[in-house]
Amino acid sequence: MTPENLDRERWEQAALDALERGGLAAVAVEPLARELGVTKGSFYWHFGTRQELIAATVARWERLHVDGPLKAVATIEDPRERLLALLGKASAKPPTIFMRMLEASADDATVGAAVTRAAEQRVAFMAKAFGELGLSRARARRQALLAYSTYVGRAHLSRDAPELLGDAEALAKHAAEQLIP
Amino acid sequence: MTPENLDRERWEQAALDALERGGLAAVAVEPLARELGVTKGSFYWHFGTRQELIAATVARWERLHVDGPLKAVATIEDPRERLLALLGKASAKPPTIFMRMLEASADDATVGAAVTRAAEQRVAFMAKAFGELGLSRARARRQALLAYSTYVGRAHLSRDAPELLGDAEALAKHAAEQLIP
DNA sequence: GCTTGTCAATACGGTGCCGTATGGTGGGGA
DNA sequence: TCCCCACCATACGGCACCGTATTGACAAGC
Repeated sequence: MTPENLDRERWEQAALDALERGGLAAVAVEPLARELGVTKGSFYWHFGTRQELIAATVARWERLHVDGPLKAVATIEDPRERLLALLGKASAKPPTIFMRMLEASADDATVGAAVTRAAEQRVAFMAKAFGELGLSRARARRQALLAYSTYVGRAHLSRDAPELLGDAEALAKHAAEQLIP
Repeated sequence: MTPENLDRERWEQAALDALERGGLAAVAVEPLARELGVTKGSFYWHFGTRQELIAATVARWERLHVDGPLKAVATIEDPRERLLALLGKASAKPPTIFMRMLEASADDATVGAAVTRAAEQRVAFMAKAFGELGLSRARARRQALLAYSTYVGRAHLSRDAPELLGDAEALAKHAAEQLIP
């Protein structure tokens, strides 16, 4: 079980880093090859095409940045604390990779599907918590959609207008007070 | 004063349409030339470089989609109605061009500056309205940031997860109830 | 020691875009 | 009438990327 394909792993991790730095356009074969100190010959052995690398990168993002965090906070039993923990992650470290995913969402079907899934999972997660707090099914869903909207908006502001945003944590607290019953 | 440069105008409008359809990458000289039924020879007579077209497109967007709407609703004296009118625009017609601007914000300085200005103007506009509703200066600012965040988030959802969003207007109403005192 | 399989380098053709250089054309003023 | 100039076409070189084809290095196992 030693990493039989550790080099493929290197490509995938480099691709995820490139995505964060330069967007999906930076997930390109030749630039990554230069960065890794190899040539395309390596790439096209491990992968069939660039789209395959993109798919792997997207899957990696979903594992590390969607499923992971959700699973992590799921252990908190108190729904209020659970929501606070989740919303707090947004202000702690601005989700730059997520912004990159949003950027590519409309132009790449693989990315688009992943972004949609992420939204569904996160909203469902929060809706469940709001339900545990006593809200009706429909109201919990709306509240979750609203909370998720603030998450996305805050991610945008922290990247494109940080001085305007000011203290992200303070705003997150302010938002939580208004959104969590 | 007849449009001495009506053809340049055509280029700019085509560029804005292309931005909406395909993002900033679609604001490209040769594709637009094909679409307009001319050649690059035309373009490089009216413009010096592609960046110049991008700058013109961004300026056009700011006029038509930022300053315009703000100026339009500014005539409403009741601050509550003013806020409702502004937030309502988001759900009526999902702001697809704005999403395209967000996409390019991190990679193009011109777009980035415009997006930042748009955020500042809109937040300032709403903060003023919240102030008129009796909120303190700091609280009004936070509330405006929160409201703008929901705007951005809803724009994202309406594009990337419309079925999840459901009725955008209903959510906008729900949001307004919670955010407007 | 020779084959076989894994991995990567080299070299090539193809595509789509930017920007330049230069040549045409048609209509309005002298 | 002729010329000029705004306006556009043609044609070119350059760049950055994708994907393929071919060859090479190196280790394991028989």
